[in-house]
Amino acid sequence: MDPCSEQCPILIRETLDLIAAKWTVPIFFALDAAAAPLRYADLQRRVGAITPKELAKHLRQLEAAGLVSRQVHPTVPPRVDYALTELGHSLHPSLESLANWAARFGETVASNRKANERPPAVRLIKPVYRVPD
Amino acid sequence: MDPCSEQCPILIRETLDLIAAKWTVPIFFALDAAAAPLRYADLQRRVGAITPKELAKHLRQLEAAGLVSRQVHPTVPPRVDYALTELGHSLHPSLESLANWAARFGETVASNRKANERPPAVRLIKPVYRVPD
DNA sequence: CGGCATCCTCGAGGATACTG
DNA sequence: CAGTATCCTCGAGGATGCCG
Repeated sequence: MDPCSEQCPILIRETLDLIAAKWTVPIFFALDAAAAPLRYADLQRRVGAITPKELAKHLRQLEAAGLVSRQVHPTVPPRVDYALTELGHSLHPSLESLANWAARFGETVASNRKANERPPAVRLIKPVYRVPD
Repeated sequence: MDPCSEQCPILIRETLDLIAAKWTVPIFFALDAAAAPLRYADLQRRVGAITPKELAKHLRQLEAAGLVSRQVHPTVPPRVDYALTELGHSLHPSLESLANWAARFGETVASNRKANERPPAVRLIKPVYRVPD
């Protein structure tokens, strides 16, 4: 019943540390949307404003976790292909669920937070928040 | 189709920043499992090794986002009740999905990462990883 | 009881430059 | 092309102590 019993919290933490890293979700959806494996530079272009260092770092972590595969072609010039593994793909439903929640309520959350910015020392009034739909 | 088009990534980021904060998930499931609102100290006891400062900080953020309600009873001694709002409850399916993924594959990920610790300077061999089931 | 104020550490992540 | 190497900033989060 309770999904958070025993040592389970540690596993959730580990999972969140993976997917909440700044560039994990963009990388994931870039690889997921692609039909074939993506080359490093290709991936960088699709992910956006990521630096080479951060892209490499994130890919190493995802690779170590087994979510992403890395295939090196010993050619000149070098070529490295990245793709989601089966384990990586298995994250799709969960991430999609989160993405859908964000699409539905993200704006609401953002405006709530904006409305409750910087409690000016003392909180005399209850914070306002609204629930859409 | 693509859950990550346009400005959507920003909303996902915002959502992840909320739920990936160190104590958000424990707090969420503590409140979710409780039938009635929980008092501050009660919550602290159920969440575990959290310090008062961090508990308060997380609760302020969740409250500002509209996921958690905070009701102050002007009594002596003071009493403050916390509960999930409707918006907070709407996160349940997504978090449950993540928790289930963690329960299924968390061990695998953990052992994968352990097996690929500290690449000793140069990577000559492909990292090992296994997929269960 | 339910916090807030302070001090501190530590690592994620950005900027920039260089390389096999 | 596909990365490493270095330097730096900044804020999350822990420890401790005090307060209305």
